[in-house]
Amino acid sequence: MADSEKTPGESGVPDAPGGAARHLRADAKRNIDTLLEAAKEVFATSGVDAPVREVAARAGVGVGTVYRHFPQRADLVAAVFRREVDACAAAAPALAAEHPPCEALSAWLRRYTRFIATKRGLAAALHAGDPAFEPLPAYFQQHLGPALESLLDAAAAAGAVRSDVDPNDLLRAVGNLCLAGSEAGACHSERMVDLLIDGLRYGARPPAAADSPPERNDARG
Amino acid sequence: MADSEKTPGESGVPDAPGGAARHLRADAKRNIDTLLEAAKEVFATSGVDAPVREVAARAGVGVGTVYRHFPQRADLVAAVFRREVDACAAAAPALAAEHPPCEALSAWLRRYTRFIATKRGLAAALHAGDPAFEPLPAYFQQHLGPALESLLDAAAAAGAVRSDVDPNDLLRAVGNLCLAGSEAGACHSERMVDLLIDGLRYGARPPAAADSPPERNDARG
DNA sequence: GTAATATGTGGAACAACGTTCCGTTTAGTC
DNA sequence: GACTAAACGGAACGTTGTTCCACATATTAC
Repeated sequence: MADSEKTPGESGVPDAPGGAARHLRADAKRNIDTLLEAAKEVFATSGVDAPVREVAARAGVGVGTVYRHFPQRADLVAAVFRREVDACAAAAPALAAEHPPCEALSAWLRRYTRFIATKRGLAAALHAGDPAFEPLPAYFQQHLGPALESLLDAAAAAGAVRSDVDPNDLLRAVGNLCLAGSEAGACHSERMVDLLIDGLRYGARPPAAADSPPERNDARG
Repeated sequence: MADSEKTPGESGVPDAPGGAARHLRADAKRNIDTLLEAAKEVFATSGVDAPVREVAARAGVGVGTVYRHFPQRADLVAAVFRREVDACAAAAPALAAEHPPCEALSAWLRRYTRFIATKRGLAAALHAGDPAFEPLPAYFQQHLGPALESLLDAAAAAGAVRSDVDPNDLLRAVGNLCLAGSEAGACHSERMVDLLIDGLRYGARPPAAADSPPERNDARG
């Protein structure tokens, strides 16, 4: 097997084989950025099946430019997805710095909800078997899992939420809540997620006291 | 809501509004049949995304003929699906008449497995949100559920299999087995389904003895 | 600054697809 | 056999993903 295979880098940028990435011209870098931003908006509006031309038009570039940076349609979709995952993961430390642990956690979960909600058609695309989408679920879990874990740990340490929740389980649960009932509208998803967040609060144990049973009377928020 | 909505009939035939179906010309009836058969083969070979032209060519008709009977591509797919569900359901009584209960059951499950295995891409299509596909899951369950139930009941009455299995659960389980690991090849699916069938046999209770505890040493399938 | 050149760009052009259209053929009826 | 409504075939349309290449531009060397 020749390893000349395409190995898309971490973020949205197409490829950076090895360490020394081939120098991208400044305008190219700018265009890639514009394209990803445009694609994100278009996909959110018209679903991930939106035509490439529409993305190109919104970005103000020709289709040739799109295909220069993203050899296949699916590469563009995957790049947008990765970039949004990165942005969502990056929001975690920022929120943690600005808010108390429990607020940071719930704010992040709401942000994550919004992210999932703009992914109309992506679930179907993922299951369609396109090889370009195959590594996405792992990317998802590897980046979002730790981000959520840090928030969960902090909130649990502060005694604001229970401490027996696996971050990846929670990610998946929220994801399913938002995608499964996509017909019922976004507000339904949000309400369900709020419910889930309240569930986290239930059975929280106070910060210092280590082994006294938690104050689980009938906490309901 | 105007009920002039298209209400595709039971089997593969496009529509028969009300009771008196408009008389189809003999050649039309023949072509519909040929088309469904051709589409079944093409979809099995190239997946449900196969082009309409390919189906038309295989049936030896023009595309115009396809679209006369199936106004949309999805209608053709749905019709093929329903027809195969019907055929699969119809196989149950036939198998029950020719084989002892347990053999009939396992033979039918294998036939069902084959049916699922030829549905490459259909799972994705179902989740893609096309309105023409929306009623399919219900059709599936309503027709296949009772068919399997009768076989299960007969086999359980004969003491060949356990009696605590819900037919719809079993349908879904086999379906997931075959669709989820579609990359691993068909033989893997068949082996897993065989395992499932053996699981049914385990813990069967002899026909007459009504209330002696079943021979459930350490029931685990 | 200017020239040289690799790099990037735009959009016409291609192929494949779903779908529509309409001139022609054919089954049903008298 | 003649008539008519139904059905047929396939060319043609609009939309898509993708390729191609003449042209433009950033970068480098001088």
